[in-house]
Amino acid sequence: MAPQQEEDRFLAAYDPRAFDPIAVTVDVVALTLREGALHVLLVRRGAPPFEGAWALPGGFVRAGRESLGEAAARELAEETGLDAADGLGRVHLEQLGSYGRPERDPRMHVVSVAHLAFAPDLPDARAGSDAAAAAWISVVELEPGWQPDAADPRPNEQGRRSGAHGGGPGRRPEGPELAFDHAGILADGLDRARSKIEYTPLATAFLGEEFTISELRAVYEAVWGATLHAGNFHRKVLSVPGFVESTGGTATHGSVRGGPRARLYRAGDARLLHPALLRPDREETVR
Amino acid sequence: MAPQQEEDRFLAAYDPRAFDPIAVTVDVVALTLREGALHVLLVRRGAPPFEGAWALPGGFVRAGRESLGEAAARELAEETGLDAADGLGRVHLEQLGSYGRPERDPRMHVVSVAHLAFAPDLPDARAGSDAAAAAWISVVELEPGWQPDAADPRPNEQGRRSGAHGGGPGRRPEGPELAFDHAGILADGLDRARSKIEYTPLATAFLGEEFTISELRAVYEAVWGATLHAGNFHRKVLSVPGFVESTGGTATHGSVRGGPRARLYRAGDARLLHPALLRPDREETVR
DNA sequence: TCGAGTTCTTCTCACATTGAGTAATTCTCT
DNA sequence: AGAGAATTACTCAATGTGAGAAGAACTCGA
Repeated sequence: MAPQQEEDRFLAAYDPRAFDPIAVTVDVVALTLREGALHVLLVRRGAPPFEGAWALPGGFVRAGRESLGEAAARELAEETGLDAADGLGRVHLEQLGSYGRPERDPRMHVVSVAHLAFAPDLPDARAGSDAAAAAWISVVELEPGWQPDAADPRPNEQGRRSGAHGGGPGRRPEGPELAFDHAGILADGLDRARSKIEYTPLATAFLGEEFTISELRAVYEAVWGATLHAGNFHRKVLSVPGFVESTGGTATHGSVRGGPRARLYRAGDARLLHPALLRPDREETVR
Repeated sequence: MAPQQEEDRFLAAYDPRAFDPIAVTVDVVALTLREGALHVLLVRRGAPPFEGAWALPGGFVRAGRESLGEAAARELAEETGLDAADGLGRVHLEQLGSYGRPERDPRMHVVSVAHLAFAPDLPDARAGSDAAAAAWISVVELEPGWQPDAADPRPNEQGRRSGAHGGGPGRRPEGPELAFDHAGILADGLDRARSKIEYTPLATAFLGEEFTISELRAVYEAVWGATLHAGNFHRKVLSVPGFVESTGGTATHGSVRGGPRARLYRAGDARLLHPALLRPDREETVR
C-alpha cells in the first residue's frame, strides 16, 4: 500500500470527519397496481439539480436517529400520505441496493440506499415538502422497449436492458427522463420485483386482505407483462403450500364481463414458494 | 409533517453538511474453499472498538474518488494480496446489502455497504495496514447450529437462523465473536451465497480455470453443507445450457482414492441457470 | 327474458425434470 | 493382484408443467 493511502486509513480509523463527507440518502421504488397496470411513485423535483424532472421519492438519512429501513418508510409515508397506523403496515418494504458512483450527484458524493416497496392500490400521492408534485406513473411509459404482451400485440424481440448500472444515452424514446441515476435504480427495482414474485408470495402485497385467484393472476400478468394460462395458474397457486388459504367466502359479483363468482383467499403463511412459480420463456435472458 | 422536519429537509437539500455526518464504509464477506471446506476472510482488529476481535475486512469509502464496488475491491485486494493484474479479475464480487442501524458502531453513525466475494483458493491472507492479522477461517467454526451433513453425522433439527439482522446474545456457543454486527452480515452473505449458486453458475468462481464435475459438486456440497447424488448432479450440470463446456481434456490423475481420470470443463457462457439447480429438502425453511 | 360471450374451476394428456438406484469401467492404494 | 472408490451412463418411478377442453355460473345487450 502507498504511504499516502496508509495515512488516509490511519486518520480515518480515528476520525472519519477528517475526510470529505459522503451524504447518505434513501430512495424508494414504490410499486402498485392501478387499473391493472404497474405504476411507480415519482416526485417532481422542486429544486436544482434536475429541477422539474421526475425522480424517485427519497431524502437524507437522519444521522444517529434512524436506520435505513426507517428512513425509507418515512420517505414513503411522506409521499403516500400513509403512516404506520394508517396502512403502511400492509406495504412490503425491502432494501434493493446501494448506489454510490462519485459523480451520480453533481453536488457531492452521495450514496443512496435504494428500497423497493409493494403496495396495494393507494390513494393519489401528495407531494412532500421538497417536491413540486407526486404521482403514480405507469411503468409502461418509463421502460423503453418493454410492453406487456397483453397490451401490445407487436412482437418485441429486442429484450430488456440486461444488467444493473446501465443507462447510456439515447435509450429512452418515450416517457419522462428521471433525475440522477434513478432510471437505473428503477430498472433494478423492476428486475427485483419480477424475480421476487417468482420465489415469494409477495404478489399478494399488491392486493387487499382478501382476493381471488384471478386478481392474483392479474398481479403476475401486470408485473411480468405476460399473459398466463388461467387453469395452470389456478392449479399452481393452490398446490404450493402456504401461498394462499381459503376464506370460505365468495366474491359478491362475477367479473365485469361475466363469469361465476370467484372464491376468496387470503395470503398464507409461506415466506417462500416451493416449488417456485417461474416466469414463462426465460431462456432468452439467460446469457 | 412537523415543522422541524420540514426545516431539516430544507437545509439538507442545500447543504447536507449542516447535518451530523454519516460515515460510509464497505465490508467484504469473501468466501473461498480450502481443503474442501468453506472459509471466510477475517481480520483481527488492531484498534478500538472491538480491538482484538475478528471482523470482516473493510474500510471507509474515499469520498469523491471511488464507487462502492471499487472500494470493496480495494479492501479485498489489501487483505488478499491480490490486485487487478494479479488475479482479482477471477474473483466474483457483488453487493450484498447495506447496514445502517445508528448504534451499530459506538463511535458514530456508520453505514456499511457489505459486499460478497467468491474466490478460488488463494494464498494465505496478509494483514492490511490497520489490522493485526488476517486469516481464512472455516465457516463451520462461525455458524452455530450449522454443520455440513457430510462432516457431521449427528442430525441437526434446529435449522438455521432465519432472517437478516438476527444475532441476539447467547447464540454462539463456539468460534470467535465478530465485531460490530458482522455476525449478521456474515449470515446474510452465507444465505446469499447458498441461494446464488442455485440460480447462477457462480459456483465455478470457487474453482480454477478448468475443473471436473466432481470438483464442482464439491463446491456445492461445501457451500450447502449437504451431500449430493453424484450421478444426478453430473446429468444436471451437463444438461443446463451454458453452465459448463468441455475442454476436451482429462485430469492428469484419478482422484486420490481411486477412480478414472475425470474429464475437464470450463465455465460456460450462461449467466443464469435454467432450470435452476435447487437445494434438496428446502420445505422446512419455507415458513 | 333469452342468448352470446366471458370467467371460474376442474380435468386430461403429453412431456420434461428429478430422486433413487444400478452398473460398467478405470483408477489408487495396499 | 485385489479391494475400494470415483466417473459416467443407464433405468424407472414420481412429480411438475404447458396446452387444451369442458361444464357451470354469471353479465350484458338485444
